[in-house]
Amino acid sequence: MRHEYATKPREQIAAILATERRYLSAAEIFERLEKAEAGVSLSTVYRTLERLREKGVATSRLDERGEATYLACEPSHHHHAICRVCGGVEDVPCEAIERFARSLHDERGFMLDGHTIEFFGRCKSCG
Amino acid sequence: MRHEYATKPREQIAAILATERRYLSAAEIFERLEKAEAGVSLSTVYRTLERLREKGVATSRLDERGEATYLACEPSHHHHAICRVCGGVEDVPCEAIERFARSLHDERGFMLDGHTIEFFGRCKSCG
DNA sequence: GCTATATTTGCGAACGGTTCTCAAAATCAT
DNA sequence: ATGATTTTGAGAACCGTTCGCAAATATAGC
Ligand SMILES: [Zn+2]
Ligand SMILES: [Zn+2]
Ligand SMILES: [Zn+2]
Ligand SMILES: [Zn+2]
Repeated sequence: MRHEYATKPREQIAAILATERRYLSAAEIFERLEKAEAGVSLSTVYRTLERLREKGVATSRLDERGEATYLACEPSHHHHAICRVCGGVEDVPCEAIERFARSLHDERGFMLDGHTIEFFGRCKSCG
Repeated sequence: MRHEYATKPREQIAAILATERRYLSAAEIFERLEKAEAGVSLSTVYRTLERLREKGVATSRLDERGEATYLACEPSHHHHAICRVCGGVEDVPCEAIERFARSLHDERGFMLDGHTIEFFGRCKSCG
């Protein structure tokens, strides 16, 4: 029988992710667990993050240095505006891009089936 | 005195990049140099690629695995459509995004100062 | 050409994030 | 509680990238 065990490490990692509206690296999450003396290993952090991503509960992105970072995020198609100051992430609907995408095919014969977009700047509170 | 030396390794690496309209990793470029028995080291490949990027002659992107890849590319602002089959890259002007960007500020107070976009699909010849 | 000086190179070691291995620990059904 | 199954922690292994440094190369001046 194939079962999923509900464990303390998984709860703790999911909880950290759920309370942050920013992308966090495995190392950052591990640090917080250490401060809380949770006794959770870095390996488990990696495994759990990957698991959350597969379940569609989180997204990941690579930061400038190529380090993987994770964010609790709905699976519906949308994009992110990331604040350069506080790191805060805002969801942004797709709309316009879809239309733009269509013209790619009409004008160049490029059959679009996916895209990634990220916006950068300063959020409302960071001016 | 600060000078730039024109060397064979640099010419060879720039030449490989110039003839490929796809993103190439340092390892791929190194392989080609090995086949040509150019006797160029991997370190030099890394250093030269970084140098070309700084000069604005090439762009880089991280592939799915986080590996850095490079493409000879004009510095003017535009985006890329990448073919999932052949890896070919087509330049795509920005246009619509700029307009969309403006609404981000008007509607949410997000002060946009940059964005990254990548399109994926199949190019004209890959159907 | 040759020499002197500054730059670049190759090699190998070091680095950092991620993945893997595997025995011990935790979870769950009975 | 017992046993089958899943998960975990610790550390080694992995892999792309960066570094350190002596040897090689490119340029400027002669
Ligand atoms: Zn989101
Ligand atoms: Zn902010
Ligand atoms: Zn381009
Ligand atoms: Zn193609």
